[in-house]
Amino acid sequence: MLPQSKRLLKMWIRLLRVTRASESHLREFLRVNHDTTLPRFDVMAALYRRREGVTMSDLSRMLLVSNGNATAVVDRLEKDGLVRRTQSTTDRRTIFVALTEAGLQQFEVLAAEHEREIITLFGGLSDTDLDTLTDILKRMGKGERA
Amino acid sequence: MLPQSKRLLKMWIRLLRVTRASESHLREFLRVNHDTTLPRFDVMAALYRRREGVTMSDLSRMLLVSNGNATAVVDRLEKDGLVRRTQSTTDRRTIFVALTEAGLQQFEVLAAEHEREIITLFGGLSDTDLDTLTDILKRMGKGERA
DNA sequence: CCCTTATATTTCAAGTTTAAAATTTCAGGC
DNA sequence: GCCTGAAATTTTAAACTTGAAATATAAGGG
Repeated sequence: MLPQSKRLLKMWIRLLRVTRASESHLREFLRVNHDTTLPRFDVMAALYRRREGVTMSDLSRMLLVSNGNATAVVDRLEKDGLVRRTQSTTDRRTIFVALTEAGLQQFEVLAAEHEREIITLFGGLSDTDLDTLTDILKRMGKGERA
Repeated sequence: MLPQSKRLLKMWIRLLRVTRASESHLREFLRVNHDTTLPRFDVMAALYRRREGVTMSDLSRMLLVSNGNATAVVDRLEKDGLVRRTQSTTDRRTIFVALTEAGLQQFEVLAAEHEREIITLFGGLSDTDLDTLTDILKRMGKGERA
């Protein structure tokens, strides 16, 4: 039996490969079928989830990306009219971002098809698999905060 | 109980978050302690694994990145003297990449500390967890090829 | 030998990503 | 009111990443 560290390493590499391959599949799907990208989709999904609007800081925290990154993607979405920025009235540093009507409509189409792609990718998992995996992932999330 | 597609979606988002947070942790570790980056580490790890040398195509396939991407990272590593390119004698299109002596030495230090970081991140998992997770990840890998 | 097709790599433009610096605003202590 | 430090956002430079186009070479059929 390999030492634990080597087994962890192998698992991590496998995890990375599955994630990267899946991301690659979704990227390709978004590009070919909807002429958009994964970062754009991620931002729109976050804004859809919090329909009332999100600050830039919250957005980058939700997506685990840097502030500057969020700024860049939101800039492009705003240029395309899919997203709107609004200044806070109580704190002039804060800016709220939200989907426009056009953004909302586009995202609802995107989300439905994205969900189908997820089934293509992971539909082979049983209910038990899902429960087990979710449980393990939850515990893996703790390690970063140690 | 949520429909399967929603449960898959939740799992996928959780998987993505764990992976991104862990990558972020490792990136920070490599930057602060070793003044290097994750893509550079990944390339060096692939070359360490196949000490005899790898073609550019093999390299991008191993890392699941585009050809152009592999070229760019190898360019930078080559400029720093950590990696060497050699033309194939039998096929003039093919180029082999390998670690230099300096690259090999640097990587062995990097790898040992990287392994410790992996323990920090995931050491909380039991042997059973690891077996279960590996098994599920193997099956998840199948979906992409459907 | 020529032509076509396929393979290996690089180049290129555009977009993504990060970390750090700069800007603006806020909040609290004095 | 003023100062200081913190917070929210943008800007910047450099690296990374992609997909497509360009280049060079190989392989096989006629």
